[in-house]
Amino acid sequence: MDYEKTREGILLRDAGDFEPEHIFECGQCFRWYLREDGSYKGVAKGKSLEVRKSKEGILLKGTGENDFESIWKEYFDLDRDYGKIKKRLSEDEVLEEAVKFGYGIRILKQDIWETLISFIISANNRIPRIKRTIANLCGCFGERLELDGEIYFDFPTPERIASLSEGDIRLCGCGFRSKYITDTARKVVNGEIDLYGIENLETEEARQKLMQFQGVGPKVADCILLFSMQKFDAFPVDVWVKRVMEHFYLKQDTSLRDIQKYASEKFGDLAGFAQQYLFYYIRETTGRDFRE
DNA sequence: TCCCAGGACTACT
DNA sequence: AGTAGTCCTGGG
Repeated sequence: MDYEKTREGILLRDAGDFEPEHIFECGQCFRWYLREDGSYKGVAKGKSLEVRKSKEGILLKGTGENDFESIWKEYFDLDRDYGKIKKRLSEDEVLEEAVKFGYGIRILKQDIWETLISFIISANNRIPRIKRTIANLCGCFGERLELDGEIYFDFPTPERIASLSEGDIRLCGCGFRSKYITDTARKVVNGEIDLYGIENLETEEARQKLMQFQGVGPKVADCILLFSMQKFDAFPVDVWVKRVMEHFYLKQDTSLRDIQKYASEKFGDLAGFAQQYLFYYIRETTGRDFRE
């Protein structure tokens, strides 16, 4: 993707496949917030950033060329041609509609540890509370950072979480997931599971490895594979995706496992992209939870 | 008051 | 192998 350095940050000029609202509201991330003026602000990889639309394109405000090259380019998956992906998916008429609706979606490459904990928290939970809980964890236990006089907090490290009690975690609103979080941190810190090595495994093997963490089942594992490891053949099936798949394709009540199997056969190496377009489509058109 | 939510775990057949 | 019951929390 073409970009240019400006006084304010980095400007993405040809940004047809980059729509901040689609990217940040399609269910893959929890630390980006819509502001009054329509821009988004978030923290990732220990840096804060503002993403703003303008006449000329997408402005990544608050970053220079170095951070752009080393962090944001990969984070926003900017080297991938989403036009090509959308074209292939649009051969299916349901997806043609979903892609038209969520035309600016991109799948982020987020930090693996942060994604692991975030989606453990997502189990049987609502998005506003997931966001609040994660914000609590960061505010209480994340490193305090400062940029241009603004204070923000990084996601807490595995070491920090491992040093806490289940009760400390619970105070942030993690509920019954608290023990999963402390246990997960412990397994990462003591080397029982090589978290960052999982990325190098083939998808199915990586999925099995992730499910060795307590609180990580098939759906959460697929979210981690897709949103932090670029395993695009992963297809997370939550209640929304179940609804949309049954409605448009299967025409009957189907188990989560069978839905995933159906999707990976139908969409193959693009399953993860298909999931995002479908999820965003069904949620925004039939039942988005606006309570923040 | 009761109900349920972007699932996973446990305890059963 | 497949499936109910249960789980923190808080907004409707």
